[in-house]
Amino acid sequence: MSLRFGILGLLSKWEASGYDIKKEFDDVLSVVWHSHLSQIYPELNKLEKEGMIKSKVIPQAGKPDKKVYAITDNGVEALQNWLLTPPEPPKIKDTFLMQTFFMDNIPADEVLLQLRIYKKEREQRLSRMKKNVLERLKSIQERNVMKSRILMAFAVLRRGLEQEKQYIKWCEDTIKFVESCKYLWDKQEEEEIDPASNVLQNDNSEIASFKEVEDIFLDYFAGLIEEE
Amino acid sequence: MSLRFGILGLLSKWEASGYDIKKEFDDVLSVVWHSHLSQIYPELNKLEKEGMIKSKVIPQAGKPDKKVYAITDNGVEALQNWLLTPPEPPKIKDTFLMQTFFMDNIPADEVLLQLRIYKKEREQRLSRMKKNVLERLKSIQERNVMKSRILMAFAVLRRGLEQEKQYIKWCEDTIKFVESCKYLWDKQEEEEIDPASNVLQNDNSEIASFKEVEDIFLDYFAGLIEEE
DNA sequence: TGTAGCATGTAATGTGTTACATGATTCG
DNA sequence: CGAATCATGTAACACATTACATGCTACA
Repeated sequence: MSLRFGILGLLSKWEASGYDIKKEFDDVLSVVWHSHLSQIYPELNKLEKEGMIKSKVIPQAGKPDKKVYAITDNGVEALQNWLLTPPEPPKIKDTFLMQTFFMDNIPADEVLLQLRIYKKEREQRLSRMKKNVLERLKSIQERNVMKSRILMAFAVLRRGLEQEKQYIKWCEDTIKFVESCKYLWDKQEEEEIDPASNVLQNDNSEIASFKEVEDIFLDYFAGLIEEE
Repeated sequence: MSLRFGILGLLSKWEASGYDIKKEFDDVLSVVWHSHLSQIYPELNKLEKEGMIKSKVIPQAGKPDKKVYAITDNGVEALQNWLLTPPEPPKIKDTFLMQTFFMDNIPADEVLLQLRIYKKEREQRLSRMKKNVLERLKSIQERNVMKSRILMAFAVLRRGLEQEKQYIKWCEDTIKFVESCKYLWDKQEEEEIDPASNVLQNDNSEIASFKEVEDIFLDYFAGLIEEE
């Protein structure tokens, strides 16, 4: 349901073709949304049938014809209504976090490897974003213009940068955390199997481990729980 | 593709019914993933056909029968392979951030209202999460046990808490940012319409605005760009 | 000469959501 | 007495992804 409004939003800024819209989704809006051309084209046709946008075909030299869309008054109205509607709570789907949740099923060294690989990927994402933001920042400083449009775009970009930075930080902290608790991966599942026969073993090794880990644990959580 | 592994992951911890799995998704895993019963039940049947899990029906007094699933060796193997596979880059879909991106299309006061409403919703989410985490923390402290399983679960919970906190912080900063640049919403679109006829107006009001906003702008971005 | 970019689409498949269907028990 | 919880599912629909189809230009 949001894709159509993403398209309307972009067309509220400039006239564009499906191809242009796709590029914009991949570029600035990659922090926020993503879509495929095969979804954009049918949506554009639908929006045109509904009178939200109108198109004109522009022939180009040495390139295929371009179908350029412009938003209509109906389209602007629909967009504004959507902007005044609070969104339903976000439906997070973070594959890596889900994997992390279940990583007690693989050896600690593999856990550390996966965390390091993922961290690197996020770092690359961040540096690409940074480059992009700096270019945009330079361009507006040269043009010497400031508008609400630019303001909101940068607010979103800032959120994107923050998110990447904090995810990377989390990876780092979690790597350290796993490193210092590595030994927990080796000794598996004593208590559940036969609680009676290994009370002593539990009372020694398990509690010892717990005391050892407690500090690390509380340190890892520092600043997240105490204040309320 | 990840739902099946979420189910396998949960069944690697304990035996559970579709209904139990759904509750777990809504509870701890809500930070990470979400799913509907009407998607879980068919997936369970599919996984059983593929030999990843096996079921037994447990009759209950005063309650409907329960179909409890347990993971098989094949299931564990599939889960471990998935855990060793780095995920494709996350496909973010943040409706509110997309709305924010286009909010130059509504009055500044409405922008502020939407930001405040959304901030409040996130604050409620955070306090629910905090309550949940504190309960879990208390329970493991009482049980005096520490395992890799618990460790990874808490790592994920920490990420969830962090994310909420930072989103709320972003809302606050952006509210202040918009408040101090409010006047930008009133004067609209001079340059594009007729660049020739209003050069003077541009060179006065627009540049003046720019100088005024520049400090606020750089302040809003402080700490995000400079280091590289 | 083949890969990437420009440009627009359809078809098939996969994933996710809402609605429908059933039925007992418990709590306010 | 109505709503919520427990419990399992199917069917219809909406949304998303991959594969297929076409064709021209620029560049290495």
